[in-house]
Amino acid sequence: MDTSSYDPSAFPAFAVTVDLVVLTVRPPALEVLLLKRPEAPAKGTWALPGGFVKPDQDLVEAAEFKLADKTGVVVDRAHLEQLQTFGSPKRDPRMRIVSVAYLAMVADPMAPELGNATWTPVDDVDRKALAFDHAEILATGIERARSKLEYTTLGTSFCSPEFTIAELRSVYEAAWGTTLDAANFHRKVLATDGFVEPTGRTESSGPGRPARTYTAGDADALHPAIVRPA
Amino acid sequence: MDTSSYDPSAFPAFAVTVDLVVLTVRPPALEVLLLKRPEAPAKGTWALPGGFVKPDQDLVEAAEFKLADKTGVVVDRAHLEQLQTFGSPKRDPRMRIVSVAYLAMVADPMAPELGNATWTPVDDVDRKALAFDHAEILATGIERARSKLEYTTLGTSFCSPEFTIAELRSVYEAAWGTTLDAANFHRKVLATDGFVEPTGRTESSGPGRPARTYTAGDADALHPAIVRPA
DNA sequence: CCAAAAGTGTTTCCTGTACACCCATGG
DNA sequence: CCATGGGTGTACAGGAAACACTTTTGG
Repeated sequence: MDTSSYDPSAFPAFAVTVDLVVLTVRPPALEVLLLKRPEAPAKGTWALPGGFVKPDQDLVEAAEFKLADKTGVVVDRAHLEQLQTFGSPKRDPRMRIVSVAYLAMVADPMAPELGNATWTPVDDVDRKALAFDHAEILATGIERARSKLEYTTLGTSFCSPEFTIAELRSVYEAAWGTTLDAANFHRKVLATDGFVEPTGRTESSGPGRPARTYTAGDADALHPAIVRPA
Repeated sequence: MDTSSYDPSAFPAFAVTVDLVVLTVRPPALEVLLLKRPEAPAKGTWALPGGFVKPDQDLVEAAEFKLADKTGVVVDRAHLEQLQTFGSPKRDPRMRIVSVAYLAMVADPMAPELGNATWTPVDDVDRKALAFDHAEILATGIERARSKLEYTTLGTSFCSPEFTIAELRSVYEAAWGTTLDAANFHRKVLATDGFVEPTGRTESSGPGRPARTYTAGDADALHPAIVRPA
């Protein structure tokens, strides 16, 4: 069998979509981007951003495109990774749709509310009210994000281009709903190669000693877990 | 738009497949199940087991079916998890195919060679010779398996129903290509809740004190990393 | 009795954690 | 000069790693 003798009707046809769990941190909460669906099915209910993959489009490309489309986030300043694929036969009433979910971590975006889009603290999301199986996708995304914070240096992708250690710490505190020892956190971050790079500058907000600022390091490097109290 | 007004031709059609990275441990090697493709495309080259998903079949079901089909492994005695989805437009010459890859961990199966299937040590696989993008899928699967061994109690899924601590240790040693301190490994496993359950029986092979046997514990529980020497 | 493998004890070292303390700024 | 947050020093506790040692079998 070669290309010319291939018969497409021999194989079942699926629609393929990407859905995005776009997370950001706006202290003290971890928040997710939700869109109000403008059309059926599930018109008017909240849903994750997403859409159909084009015939010649790579999956990541499709995800990047949707991300830029909905948030205006420049892709190289965000972390984007494949999350999981959801393909239950009954997940969409229209037809058989397989959805490849992506997880995006972005720094606090300018526009809190843009039209029918909204940032919602993940603990405030009414899971019953989400369209399709998006509650499950969201839960998977949050779990992945929390666990990745523990083992990688990805916390920096939630921060502005230039940030202080305290700002980085607030990311972890928001994501986990805990408080961390500032002193130990400081040391731990600086001791981890490739986590942050010093800028040589400082930044002051209100009283107190000005904080040195940093940029994200080069590493997706694994590191011993950032202190996570029981 | 409701179901009756839906127009399938408005959305691009994809084929969806599952591909399986089926791993086992046959000391001292971590091995993968490969099949010689019986038909075009890539006829005669080695490939991962897999196939098209049926229109009303869930993705996991499809993976379970293929696993039972190719290995005869009873599914409840194996670990099966979704790995990653591969969907580059060019990955198959015939048409646009999105493949959902699964990782299976099975205990040493009876039949080493069954027809055109073979178990191959992962370090001996000729990656250039694998069909499609299966080298990439395989690499992802191996990496995932190694990392899961480190943080979970899944090592037991590579063992026979009733096993000794030494047998479990050989799993880790095979997967990582290291040797572990038997004494410390022993303590660590027993100290982790839900890792193994004692049977009360013992087992002897050759000289030396007989070893107590255990069955797999109930937990996918995370645990501090099993000792992995630098 | 000897070799071999299972399993236990013990010491050493390192790292996480808590918390006291010093530093630098705004008001 | 005082309150506030940044940053450093330090002492203690718990766990990992190395390895000596005891136990229980087959030959």
